[in-house]
Amino acid sequence: MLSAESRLKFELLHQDGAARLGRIETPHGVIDTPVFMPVGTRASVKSLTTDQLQRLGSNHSAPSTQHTALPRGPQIILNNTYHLMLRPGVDLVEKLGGVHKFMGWDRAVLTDSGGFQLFSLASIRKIREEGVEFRSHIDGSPYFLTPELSVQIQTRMGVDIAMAFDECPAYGISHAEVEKSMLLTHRWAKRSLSARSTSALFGIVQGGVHLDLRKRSVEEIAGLDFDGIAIGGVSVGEPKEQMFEIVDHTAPLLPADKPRYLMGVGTPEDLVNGVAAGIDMFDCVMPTRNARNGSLFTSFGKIHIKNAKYAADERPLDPNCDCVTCTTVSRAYLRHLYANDEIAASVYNTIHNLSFYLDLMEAIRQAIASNSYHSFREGFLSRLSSEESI
RNA sequence: GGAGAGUUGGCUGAGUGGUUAAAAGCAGCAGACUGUAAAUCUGCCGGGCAACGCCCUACGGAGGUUCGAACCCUCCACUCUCCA
Repeated sequence: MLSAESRLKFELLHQDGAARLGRIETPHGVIDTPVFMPVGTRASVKSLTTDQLQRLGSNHSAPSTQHTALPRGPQIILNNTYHLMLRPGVDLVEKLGGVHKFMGWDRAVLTDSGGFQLFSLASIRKIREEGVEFRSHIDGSPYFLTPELSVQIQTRMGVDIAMAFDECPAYGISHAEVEKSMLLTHRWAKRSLSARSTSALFGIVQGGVHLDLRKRSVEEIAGLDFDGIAIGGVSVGEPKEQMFEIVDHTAPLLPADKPRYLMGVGTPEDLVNGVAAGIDMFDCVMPTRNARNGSLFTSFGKIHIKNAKYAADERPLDPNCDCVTCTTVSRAYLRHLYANDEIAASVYNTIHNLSFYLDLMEAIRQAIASNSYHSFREGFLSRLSSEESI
């Protein structure tokens, strides 16, 4: 176990082009990178029990550096400060021994600072220099969140990695407005850092779609003593090409000796491209939310399980996947569960989508390790565009 | 046997002279979802076509009144309730 003193240790093991193979050590275990972190906003990865979460994935998704009794499942998940602050509240989580104990999860946890909620809950918050006043989306009661408070809350909940409190600007606002927002994020970054104690803390680069601002933001954030650097403010509505442009431009500017985290991204394709740009960490609600909405990722593209054509389809969802879902039930059964609003539909679908993501990340790691990432990526992207319907 | 109520698109169910191919919900079909206010949201949903418009068919059946009827009248069929 890592001492509280060092908080987090990152090792860059290998590089294939810009793609990086790495290893992060946290007080709750090792994380092999590139990594995808399932989102568990309210200390719950929606529709899964913690036990189911730990058993996710296929046999071949076992992280290469981990050969213990628990070969499956993610090595880290993400929780959210804002949501846990409202319910059940920091005091309670702390009193009950922290988020890990609270949810029965002994691997790493990263929390978002609540910064994203400045964007997603824009209508019920007011931003000031000092911090942000939220109206709870649950009961309308007021809450005030500052950079210091956010980091303190994350620390008190006992997370392995806390995020700096930032402002995630909406897509479509002016260069001047993005710059103003970015400068606020920079000032908040320093204040967040001043509140760091036992949890590792990542800084967040902003700057919207403006490459000059992105560069300035990297210079500022990378100049501070963060334990890792994130690219934020992406996938907020901008065209996909623009997102790749930002990532391709920004990632190489980041320090090589710290983990690089692309926040909120993305589709399987986005992950593959992000890794090629040198990203080490990702998180996204996509696999879990899409699962609940019947949209499933497979090795040959996306499947809408509610489609009539699967009504009598006896095949496994993805014959190339050996997750619990794909090895035990048919597409016809999955469609039936979904069509009838059975809770098991969400469970099976989430198990598969997350397993697919974990498998993909393991395949990515292996490709980097064997110096074949370029061809791996080419093959992956061409398979997606092959329009092979099944 | 008597009295009353009713019959609307796959289902439930609005509508009682024109703006009605007919509200709404459900079902059905398809799509979206990127640091989760999401088990959510959106579109289509009688048929046909040289289809941003036109033509057929349609509100139990058949007639009728009217410029015009799902809506008014007559008869018929069926369903339900109450009284014998």
